[in-house]
Amino acid sequence: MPELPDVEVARRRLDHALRGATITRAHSADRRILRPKAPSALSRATKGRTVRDVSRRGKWLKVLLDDGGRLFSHLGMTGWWVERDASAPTERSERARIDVAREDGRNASARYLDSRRFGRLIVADHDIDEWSTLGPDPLVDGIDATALAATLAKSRRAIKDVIMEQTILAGVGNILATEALWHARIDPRSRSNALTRADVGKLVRGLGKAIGDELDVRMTADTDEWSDIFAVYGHAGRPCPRCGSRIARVVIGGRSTAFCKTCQVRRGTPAKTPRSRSKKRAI
DNA sequence: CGGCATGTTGCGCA
DNA sequence: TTGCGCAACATGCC
Repeated sequence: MPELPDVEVARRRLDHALRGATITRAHSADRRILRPKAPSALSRATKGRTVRDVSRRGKWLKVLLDDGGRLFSHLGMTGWWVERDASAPTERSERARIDVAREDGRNASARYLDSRRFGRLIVADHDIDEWSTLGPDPLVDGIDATALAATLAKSRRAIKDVIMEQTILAGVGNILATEALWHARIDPRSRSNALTRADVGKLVRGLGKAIGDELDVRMTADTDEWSDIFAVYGHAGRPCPRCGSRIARVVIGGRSTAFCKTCQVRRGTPAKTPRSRSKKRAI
């Protein structure tokens, strides 16, 4: 369940399980997820080490060890960390585990679950490029609206596409982008460089609202179950919660995008509409 | 059975 | 060079 708020929840959970504890055993033999692919890579780099802290930037997690070693985790599409007792059985889709001995005497175990295996677990002794090249994280760094406006002015692409670019804003995925643009009343097809300074201000507030709302729900829920609290994401064909118009669906950058044609304003020229093929009108 | 899914990368074309 | 479109990855759910 990987977008910024979900990854932040995973970070807090991993931090709770691992920080200050000594790793007694670590294992993953999944050659699709683990880097380097050698099954011994995770264990060799982490066994006997103490966890300094767990941090996050965008959708990446970083476990920092006492010897400077690091473990980076990206959840892909279906990745997730859970905390268990070290004696708990292996569970469905479990791809990795990190067992620790804690000072409180508890033997905890962090388990990485990932059915589709699009996630990554990268062992390194330095920060990897995927981490270092990330743009500002809305929670860790905050969003500087003026700086963002300057960046957005450089591209003619659809605004939704641009804010999902991890080097521009770290952690914004399809759900957050869709929801934030609805909050900001901006049509996701708008050209990035056509937004006004006021639009960017609204977008920044929209992102904050979308992230905050989602984080609140994830933190107060006593389950990892998926809950649909969205205004428009996944709601194509249903009424807009704000104005009642029917929510439309388009594809931007290959990703399904829901929005309200009535209360979300379009900026810039309709990006060239090459072919208006009479594709099936879904819904 | 077909369609779709919270992410990322890489290729080909205009 | 920029901007897209699309396939691929692998699995589950409706």
